[in-house]
Amino acid sequence: MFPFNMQYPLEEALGEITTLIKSIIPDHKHSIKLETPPDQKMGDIAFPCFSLAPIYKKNPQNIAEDLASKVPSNTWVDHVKAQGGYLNFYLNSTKIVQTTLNEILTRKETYGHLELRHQKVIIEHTSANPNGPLHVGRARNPIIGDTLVRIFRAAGYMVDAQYYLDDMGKQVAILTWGIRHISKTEIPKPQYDKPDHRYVSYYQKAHKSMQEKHEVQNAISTIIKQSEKGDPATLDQIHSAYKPVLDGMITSLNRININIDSYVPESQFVLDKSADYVVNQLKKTPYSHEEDQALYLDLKAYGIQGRNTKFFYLRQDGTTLYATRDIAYHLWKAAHADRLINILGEDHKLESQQVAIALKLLHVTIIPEPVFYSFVSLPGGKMSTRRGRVVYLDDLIQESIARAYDEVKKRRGTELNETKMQMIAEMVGIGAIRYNIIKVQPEKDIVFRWEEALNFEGNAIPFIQYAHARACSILTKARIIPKKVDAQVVTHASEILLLKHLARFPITIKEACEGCKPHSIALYLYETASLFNQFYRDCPVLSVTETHILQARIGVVLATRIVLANALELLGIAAPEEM
RNA sequence: GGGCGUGUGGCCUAGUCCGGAUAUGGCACUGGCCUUCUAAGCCAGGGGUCGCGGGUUCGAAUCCCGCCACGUCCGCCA
Repeated sequence: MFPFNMQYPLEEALGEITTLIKSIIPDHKHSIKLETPPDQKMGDIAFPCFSLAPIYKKNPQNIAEDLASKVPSNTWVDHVKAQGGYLNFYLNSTKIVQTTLNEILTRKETYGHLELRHQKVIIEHTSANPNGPLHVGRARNPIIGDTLVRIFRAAGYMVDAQYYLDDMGKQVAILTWGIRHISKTEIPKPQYDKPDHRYVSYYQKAHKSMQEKHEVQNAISTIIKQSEKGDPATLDQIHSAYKPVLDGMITSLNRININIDSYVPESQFVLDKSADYVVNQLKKTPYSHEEDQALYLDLKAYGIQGRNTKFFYLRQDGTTLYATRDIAYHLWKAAHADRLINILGEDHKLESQQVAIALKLLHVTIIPEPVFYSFVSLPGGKMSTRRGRVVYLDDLIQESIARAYDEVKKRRGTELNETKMQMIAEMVGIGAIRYNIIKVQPEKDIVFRWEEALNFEGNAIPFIQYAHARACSILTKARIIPKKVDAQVVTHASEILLLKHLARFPITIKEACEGCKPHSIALYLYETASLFNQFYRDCPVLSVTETHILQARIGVVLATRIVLANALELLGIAAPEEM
């Protein structure tokens, strides 16, 4: 699709500057580190000279001045300036504007995407127990996961989004018992007419009975034991119990534009004996020990500290544990991909570490790279499904769309018809949910507050979608879309600032992918929308009479619209043409 | 008790990996801008011991050590 040595303009410019610096300080051993100056007036790219000072026994400013006089002529740099110990490069604006506009207008929806890598990555996310509806705490997982799926695809990887389905644990066993033993008449009418909401009451009631009655507890234990032995009839019962619940959860995920490619049931690794294989292999390692016929790995040597250096992988009764099966799952994943990413709650940190060590002991080289996110709590404390202290994802979806609808009606009620207002409300409401979650880095813990989750002001999704709609409005009215744009007439400071920012999009994708930092896309989007609004204020488009300036400005608007749409796509958020 | 993570104006947040120029932006607050491409917009203003204390460095929000607060984990649970 792209030429092999494809490079975006800004990368090319950075490459040239690195070469230039190397040519004027040939004995510089370290890699050339370039920075972005804090102010546009100080140039586009900066090279700090402080580390050279002890080598040349001169002060940094003198070195910068000296280097400035030696920079040879080249294609990207307009001029250089020595300032405060930095050698600052000012790029040729026309060139960066021209090449960036050309790239965007040619590549359109693939602008920003990186070269194909022919590498497969499995991103495991969500993997929630299918025993009831998703709540907003868990919703952080699919949103981070799906955004990373989109970012990795844009970065050139082949991605398989996987959901690891726990079909043999306590939770689904309780659900299964409940559905088979509790009468429909005992179940209250659910808040939403969805199977996950309908069936969660069976789980809740069964959980209560289990705590009250020994025979219920025994019955549930039997289900667990049978499933761990791979008993087909039991697994079948469990499957028919959780399947509708899972379908309900998937409906909610689809509603917020999340799609999972494969569902991998945990039982698979018991049935195909790979969990047994894991046990047999671990048994042979020098770290394996026995305690009352149960087996564990002693992880002291691997830096695991505290009371728990024993990592049990086989029970006294010879059955495997969740973690053992998880190791088998990762063995399987490692055989099917070049890289593995796992989106996990911070409570899985220890288990993740234990699995990674076990995989190394089994000589697996493709070790999962975990992305941990912190918990979402409510102002009064933790969320708890059983105590009813939860906000469901479905609650959030409903509220968000309703609130968005009120806003559209308030602003455009007299101009737009009902269908259109509902479509816009859907796009804004869903976008708000995804944006407000993804814009903060995963490791910060979140206290859920409605006013923040439904934030529609300032750094929020309507601001960005509105910028996109504004661009669309101009483009619709302009009617003619120029094929070629003359960058010579793109001279206003706001235009140049905007274009230089659009040039950064590919680098932003690259960095977001390399660091698994989905929130940086949200930040980039906000800055793009903000710069577009400044352009909108300073540079009228449709009223321009000179044809080539008119065409150039339409080109700038179109390019911005494309980048906004592409970045929104990375976040799984709709780009409305009108709002 | 131990491990891991987080701590940035009243509230939320970027920057922390890889140390650099007056610490990013939003909410709220004060004032201004709609006969001109959608004001879900723009402009200006006030507001900061970057949790605390040491250290390394020409230079620390960023690195090192100690402490404090919050989250999370430390089951033959998942």
